[in-house]
Formats: sequence, C-alpha cells, structure tokens
Amino acid sequence: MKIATWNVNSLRARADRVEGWLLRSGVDVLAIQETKCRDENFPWELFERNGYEVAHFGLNQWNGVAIASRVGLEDVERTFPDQPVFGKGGIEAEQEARAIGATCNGVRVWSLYVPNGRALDDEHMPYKLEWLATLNKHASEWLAQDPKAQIALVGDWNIAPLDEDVWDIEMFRTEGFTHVSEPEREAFRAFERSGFTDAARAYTPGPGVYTYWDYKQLRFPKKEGMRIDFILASPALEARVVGAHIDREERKGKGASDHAPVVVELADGA
DNA sequence: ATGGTGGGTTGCCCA
Repeated sequence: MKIATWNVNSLRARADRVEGWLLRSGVDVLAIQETKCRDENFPWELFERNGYEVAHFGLNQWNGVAIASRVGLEDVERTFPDQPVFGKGGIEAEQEARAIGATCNGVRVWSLYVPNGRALDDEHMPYKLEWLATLNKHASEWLAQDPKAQIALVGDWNIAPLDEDVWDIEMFRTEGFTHVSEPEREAFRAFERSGFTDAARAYTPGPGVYTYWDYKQLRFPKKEGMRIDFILASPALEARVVGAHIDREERKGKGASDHAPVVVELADGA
C-alpha cells in the first residue's frame, strides 16, 4: 500500500497534472493540501472515474484539504478536536479548512495544512504554534488510548526541522526567516517525542533533498528548496514502512505545483 | 538590474 501527500496549490488549476500523477504513481491514498476551492467546485469526477473515493474540506479560496483513497475511506472528520481559530474572540475569527481525517484500510490518515507563521513577529506565528501543540496533544492521546494505532499525520508542515532542510541555513538565520526558528522546530520535535517518525527521511537522505521550491527567483533550477512536507507515522505504521521517495519530476515543466509529492510504501498490514 | 511567480471570490491577499 502506498500513501502520498501533496500540496497541489489549487486543485482546479492542477487537475490534469494531478490526474496524470494519480494514474502514474499508483498510490492508494493521496492526501492533498491547498485545494483552494469549496465543495461546489471540487473536481469529484477526477477521482471517481479513476476508482478513488474522495473527501474534501474547503470553505473558500484559501487552504482546503482532501483525502482520496482506493482502499476505503471511513469516519471522515473535518478539523481536529479543539483546532485553534485565528483571531479568536475577534470579529473576523473563523475556522480554516486545514485538517481532514479519514480511515483508509486501517490507517487513520490526517491531511494537514499547517498555518504559515508569515514572520517571526507576526500574529500568525503564535497561531501556528498553538495549532501544532493542540494537534500533538490529541495525537499523543490517540496513541495513549491505542498504542498499536496506525496513524499518519501528513501534509505541508511549513517547518524545516533540520539545518540541511533548507539550501542556506545561514541566510535563513541572518534574514530571520520562518520555518527554521527554534519554536517551530520544537513544535515539530514534540510530535517525535509523542512517538511519530518522519517515515520518508531514512529513504530520502539529505542534504539537498527538498519537497518545495518557491516559484520566485528560479529556486527550482537553482536547486534551492526546502523540505517541509512530511508523512509522520505512529510506531505501528512506521514498522510497516519499506520505502519512500519524493517525486521531484512533478515540480518540473509548465503548470507544476511549487511542492512535489512525498510517497511512502507500506508492507501488508497485520 | 537588488527583481524575478503563480494561485484565487484579482486590481489585492496569500504563499
């Protein structure tokens, strides 16, 4: 069984590429981020005609997450429990479409689009950290209730956990960029302390291995990317991992997303 | 030459 995650940066703009990749890659479960649409204009047929069930959560032109599966799709949940809301108490506070969960062939999959902190001193940074801390609190409870649970927390984490996960860590530090700050990395490590493992890392060692390249400044041809998309596996799921890859071919050419798909292959489940 | 791209409910906001 293969599980993948991909920030497609608009599913409608990318429909042909997503369909082509779905057929070529042979993934059984695809978690999608940044669909950038509401249910009314979600391309349901794209998945159905290729044998995938699909669940989507999209409220407006921003964010939007989905899970497509050809091995079952049960117990769909939109937003995780207590998911923080930006601007809580403010007049504009409203939930964002950043998390959807579903059980696919015994694996509890969460497609996650972690908030972008925007800047170290921006109000979105504490929102991002609280969002991650709340998710981790629940994820650790899910594992405490069932240590054998197969859970995959997958998506665009908007964090580069290691120095080698960006092309020039000194520049990031000097410029005070997000994604590499200690609070963000600590929020990521907290998931590892809860028992989750980056399932692709061992099969895709760095340095210079990335999942995202900015459209601006010719970052892809210059090989200046960031590793920010992850499949975090619970212990029982990690035990099934037999391979992984990042499909950087999908970042090439006209009409590519700025993110590449990350794929993990699992041995048959117990 | 100190920018540069690409989405969306586009002439701004978001990444």
